[in-house]
Amino acid sequence: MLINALPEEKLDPRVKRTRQLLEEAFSELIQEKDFQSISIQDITVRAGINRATFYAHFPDKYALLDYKIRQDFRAEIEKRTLSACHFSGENLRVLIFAVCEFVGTTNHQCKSPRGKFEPFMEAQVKGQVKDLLLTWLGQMEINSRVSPEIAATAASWAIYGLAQYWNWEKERIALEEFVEQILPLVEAHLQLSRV
Amino acid sequence: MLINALPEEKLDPRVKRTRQLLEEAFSELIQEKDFQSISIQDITVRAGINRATFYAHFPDKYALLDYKIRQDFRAEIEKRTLSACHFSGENLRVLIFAVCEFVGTTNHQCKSPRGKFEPFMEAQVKGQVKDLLLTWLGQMEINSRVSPEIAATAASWAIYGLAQYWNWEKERIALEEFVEQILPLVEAHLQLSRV
DNA sequence: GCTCCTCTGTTGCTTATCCAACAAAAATCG
DNA sequence: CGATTTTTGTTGGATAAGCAACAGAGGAGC
Repeated sequence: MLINALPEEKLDPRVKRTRQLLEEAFSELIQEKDFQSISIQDITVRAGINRATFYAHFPDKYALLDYKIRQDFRAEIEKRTLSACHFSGENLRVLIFAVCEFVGTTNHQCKSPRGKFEPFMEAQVKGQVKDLLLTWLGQMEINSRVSPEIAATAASWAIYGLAQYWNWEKERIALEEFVEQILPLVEAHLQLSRV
Repeated sequence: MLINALPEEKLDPRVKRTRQLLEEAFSELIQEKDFQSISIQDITVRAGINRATFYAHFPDKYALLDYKIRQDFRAEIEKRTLSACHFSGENLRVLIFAVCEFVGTTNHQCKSPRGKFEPFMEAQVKGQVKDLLLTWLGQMEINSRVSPEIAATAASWAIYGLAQYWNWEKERIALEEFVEQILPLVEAHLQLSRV
């Protein structure tokens, strides 16, 4: 049994079930106590899954955290139907909005100190944002001095960084306003790789 | 893999999971459509369980219906902490109350015509009521002309019959009042087997 | 009557999960 | 610090669940 990350579709029903149960149990626990103090036993007992089975899916609890964040962010993207979209200023705005809110709520509903799992969130979110942007750019005529890779990388880092910045602020301006401000900035990254 | 009915406790987690999923799926379906028109495929697809696995647990959908009713009525008894009780007028009243309500709500939340699965409910409920009464009687000093078996049988039939009668009435009196009326009747059955 | 289709049980084989046991790492306590 | 307990990964063998295929029963429509 492998941990094949991306194609979550045609999967053995047992595998789907097991992962979902583990994820749900983990979700509950992460809201109750600090991430560090959650043992693998805690998770498997609550999920009703054998401990050995856990290791058949994830090497450790960090991998499960990673998996969960990926799933959550994916769901967020799906919910806003961004994955099936094309590039546009409006869609970009929605994307930035989604990232800001995701970082905020995820940070908020976890009992752990921020520094402990923000790195995981950062990696996942940046990665997926970059992939999404690449898809968008790939659908367009490209003729530029900057490769899509470079542009998407820069934009994804910028978006995440700004989302984190906004969420850390003590006195935050309205999210709508904030996004309005940074939208042209991010757009510039991408425009450079367009015709 | 066997269908060992009674000891639901120390059971393979996989078995517990599978049965619960089947039961949940069946619960949903029974509220949506007629029992006859529910196929085993419907159930297994909704539950995310392989069809062959169904047959490893139940010979047919009637057995699942039976199982579900048993589980539900058990839960009802547990909820009212009757299973851990002794015989008393008050507990008997609660038991009759429970049967009346159970018959009513179960009949109500199923789309099927009454005649189709009431026999199943009847068998299950009467059986469990009888078992419970036997337990109660067994805890007491017995010295009578009537064996506990006979007394419990009579009482369980009477209770179920009256519960059904009450639920079929067009103009029903308050359940409390009804139970009050029949309590002495049922009690008489049981008293005959006591000291 | 006939065909077409769905549902039903059942089968052999594959795969995922369970379980008990283990040694080693890590945490806890005095 | 050492001693005890918990947690961690890992293993081999047992068992449940998945899957594809099958023949047969029943229904719908022609």
